Amino acid sequence: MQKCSYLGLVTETLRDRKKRQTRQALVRATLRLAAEKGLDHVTVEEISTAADVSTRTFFNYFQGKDEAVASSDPEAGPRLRDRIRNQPAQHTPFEALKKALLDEVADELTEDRDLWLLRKQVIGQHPELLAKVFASGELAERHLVAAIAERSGLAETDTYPMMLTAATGAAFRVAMARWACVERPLGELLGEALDVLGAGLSEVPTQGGS
Amino acid sequence: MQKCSYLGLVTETLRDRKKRQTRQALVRATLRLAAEKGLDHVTVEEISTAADVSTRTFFNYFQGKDEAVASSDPEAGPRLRDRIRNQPAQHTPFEALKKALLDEVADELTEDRDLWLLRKQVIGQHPELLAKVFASGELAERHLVAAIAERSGLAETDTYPMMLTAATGAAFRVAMARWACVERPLGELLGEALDVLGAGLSEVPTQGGS
DNA sequence: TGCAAACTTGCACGTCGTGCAGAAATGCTC
DNA sequence: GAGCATTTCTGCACGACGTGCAAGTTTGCA
Repeated sequence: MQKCSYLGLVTETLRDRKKRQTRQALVRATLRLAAEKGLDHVTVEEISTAADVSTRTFFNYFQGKDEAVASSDPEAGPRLRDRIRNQPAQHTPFEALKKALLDEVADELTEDRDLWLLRKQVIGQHPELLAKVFASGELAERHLVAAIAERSGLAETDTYPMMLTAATGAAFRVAMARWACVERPLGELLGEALDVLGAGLSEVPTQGGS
Repeated sequence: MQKCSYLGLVTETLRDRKKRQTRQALVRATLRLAAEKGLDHVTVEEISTAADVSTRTFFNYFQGKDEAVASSDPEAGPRLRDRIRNQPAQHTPFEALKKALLDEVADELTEDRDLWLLRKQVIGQHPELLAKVFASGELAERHLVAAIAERSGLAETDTYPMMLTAATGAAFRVAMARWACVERPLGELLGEALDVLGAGLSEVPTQGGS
């Protein structure tokens, strides 16, 4: 797909840029309309009109409304994988994943703050979507499993890499669920959830975790 | 809904029994046909015909085919909650949850072995369904969160109960994903996943977890 | 400039999922 | 067991969903 590259720096063609723009326009339109009227009362036709493309094109990008709300970025998986690889070698897989995820969230939040705020609003209205988000594999679990397996010297089919990845996804879900209700920054909530996880769940945390 | 009961032992009325039968017939038909032809190539009409009810009735029980595959038992949530409550008081919340879940799975497997085998087959063909299973909240997370909160003396909105529940759901998902591929009993895989979780994910398990 | 590849669009078609209202089955009381 | 309230089933209608297909348009590249 990418033909032009130089030292890992990929030049984005006009076509690629337009695709990203269309995708983002669709996501934005979906979130805006859903936040306004509730996702169920928005038709794909409305969304497409708002984004200035045909209905058919919407379905070229997403399988349905749900997916437009959830999967904002198809490159998140590979990017996260690279973030993990770039963590210092002395970090345990868990530390590396935690750091990578927090960095990713921080960057993402400063980059597309408006989108995330809309998302927060929509999720507040439709908690069941949260689960679907991860259902469609937003975290691109395979990339993560691969990166963790690599770093831990285990196979991708071993329990540990899969479990760490899945549990991290769970932490993310918990963080977002709380984020939609509480007035606290997402990064903080995510860090807290991951800490509870890393402490092992065997013992009840004595201190807060409120 | 239940009018007749005696000392907590609920007498099931004819109506209730028929509902359960219809529900089970629909689930069974869905799984059988899906295992045979692939879920996408089965229509609700086929399923309904196979289960000997009208199409409309199918939608009285489930929102769609996915749900019929996933949510086998609406009472699993409360039942699991009670199992947790019945665990010895000296158990930590994690231990209690683990024991309760393993018991539940064991009972469920001996009870409806054929259904689970079909499920295994269908999930093997449609891994994306696995995530949707938990998306629709099969584990009835709220009941679990409540039970854990109760046992740990924390609020339902605290991080720990939510995180423990979500992580357990993740463990279950991992176990099922592996179960669909590997030739090992589900209970064993689930126990393994939970152990990895309970050990804390900070350290890579030295031994197996293969 | 011109060709190939990728993207968009409209159309058709079958399926999905729900509201509604009447028919049928069940529970309960007398 | 007769009668009434409640619950469940069913058929119908209707709008929305999601995809295959073929033609039109845009972009990449030589």
